[in-house]
Amino acid sequence: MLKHLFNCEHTGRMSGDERREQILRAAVALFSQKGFKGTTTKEIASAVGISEAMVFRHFASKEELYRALLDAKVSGEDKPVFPWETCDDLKRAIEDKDDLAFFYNIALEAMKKHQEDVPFMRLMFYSALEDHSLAEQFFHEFVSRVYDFIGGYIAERQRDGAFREVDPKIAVRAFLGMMIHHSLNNLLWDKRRRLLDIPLETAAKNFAEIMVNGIRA
Amino acid sequence: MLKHLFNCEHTGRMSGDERREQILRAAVALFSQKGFKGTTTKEIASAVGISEAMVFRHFASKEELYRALLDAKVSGEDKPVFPWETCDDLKRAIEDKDDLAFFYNIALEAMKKHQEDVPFMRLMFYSALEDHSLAEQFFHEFVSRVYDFIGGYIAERQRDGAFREVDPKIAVRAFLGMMIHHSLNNLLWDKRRRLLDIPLETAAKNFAEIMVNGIRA
DNA sequence: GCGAAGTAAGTAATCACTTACTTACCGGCG
DNA sequence: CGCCGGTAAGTAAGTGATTACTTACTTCGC
Repeated sequence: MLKHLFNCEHTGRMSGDERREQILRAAVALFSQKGFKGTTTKEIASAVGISEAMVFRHFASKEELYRALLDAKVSGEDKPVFPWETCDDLKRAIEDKDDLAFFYNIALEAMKKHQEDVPFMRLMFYSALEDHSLAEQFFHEFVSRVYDFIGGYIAERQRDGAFREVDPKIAVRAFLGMMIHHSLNNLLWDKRRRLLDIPLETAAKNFAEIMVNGIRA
Repeated sequence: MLKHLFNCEHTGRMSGDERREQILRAAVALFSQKGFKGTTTKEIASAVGISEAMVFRHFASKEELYRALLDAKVSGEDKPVFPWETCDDLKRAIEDKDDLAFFYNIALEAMKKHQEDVPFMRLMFYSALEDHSLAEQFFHEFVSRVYDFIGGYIAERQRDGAFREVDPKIAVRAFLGMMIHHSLNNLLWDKRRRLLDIPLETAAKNFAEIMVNGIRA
C-alpha cells in the first residue's frame, strides 16, 4: 500500500521519529499559547490525534518534553541564523560603513524573524517569566553574540571618529530595546487594535535614524 | 485586650476588610512569581496563614480574585501616578524646553518605578501572555496617555523647528522601547549575572542622549 | 446571643503518569 | 509466495495526587 510514503498525511501508524517531531510541533504551539502550567499532556496528545500514553512513550515526563522542545528551538538543527551571515545588504553596509543602512538592515531582519516565529518569541518570554534555565542559556549564547557584533561595529566607528564616545553595550541595549519592544507590542496585541500599526520597513528606518542621528533637527 | 489595635501583627481573628487586603497582597506576590495557572488557592491561603475556605468567602472564585487584584493594581486606590505630575525636574525641563532633561527625567522616573514594583511588572507581562482582558484595558488607558504626553512634547518641538519630522508615535515607541527593554532585562535576570549592569541614572542619561542626538559624533 | 470569622473535611473534576493489553508492520524462513 | 514471530506503535482504562470549590460545623467579639 506504500503508506510509508505518505505518512506525513495519513492518520494511521507512524514511525517513532516522525511521531516524536509531530508531538514536539504540537507542544510548541500549545506551550507558546498557554504556558507550561496552562497546557495539559492530554491536550498535546489530542492535538496530534493520539492517546496520552504515546506522549509518555516518547518523553519521560512533561518537563522533559518541555526541555526537549526548548533545546531544539535554542540549539537544535535549525540553529539561530544571525542576520550578518545571510543578509547581503548588511554586509555591504558594513563594508561601506553606511551607518544608517547597518542599523536599518539589522532591525528589519530581526523584526522579520520575530514576526515569522511568534511561537518561539512567546516561548522564550514564558520560560523567562517561569524561570526555566534554558532561557538563561539562550540569552547568554545568542544575545551576547548579538551584543558583540553590534557593539563591535559601534566601537570601530568610534575609532573612526564617526561615533561619539558611549559605552557600546548601552548603545546596543538602546537599539535592541527599540526593535524588541516593537516586536513584543506586535505579538502581544496582534489581534486587537494597536497603538501603532506601521510596516516593519517604516519602523526599521525610523529606529535606525534615531539611533544614528537622534530626533534633533 | 485591645487586640484590634494591633491586628496587623497578631495571628488571631481579623476584620473582613483587612483579611481581604491581606489575601490580595499574598496573591499579588504569588501570581506575579508563578502566573495564574501556576499558583494554587491553597498556597495563597497558607501564605496568609488561614484556611482555603476563607479565600472563597472573600472572593467567589480564583478568577475573581485575580481580576480584583489586577483591577486594584490598574485603577485602584493607588492610581498610576504619571511622572509629569510629580517630578519637578521634569516640569522644569518642559518649561525650559531642555530636551535632554525631558527624556532623562522620564526615563529615570519610569525605570525607578519598574524597579520598585517588580511584582506589578511581572503581573502585567503574565496577564499579557495569558491574554487576560484587563491587561488590554491597562495598556489603552495608561500607555496611550504616555504616548499622548511624550508625543505631544515631540510635536511641539517639531513646530519649534527643534526636532526633525518624524511620526511622534514612532519616536515615542523607540524611546519607550529603550527603557522598558532595559527594565525587563533587569527584572528577568535579576539574580543572575547580567549582560549590562549599570546604574539607572547612567542608562537614563545615555538613552536621552541617543534619543535626542543619536550616536553620530 | 447573634452574626461574622474561621475551620475540618469533604466533593467532583482534572492532573501527570502507568499498566496491561492489542494491533500493525517487516524481515526471514520454508 | 505465504506465513510467522518479534518488535515497536498504539490504546483503554486505570493510578494516586492535586485542583478549585463546598458544606456543615465551631468559635470569637461585640
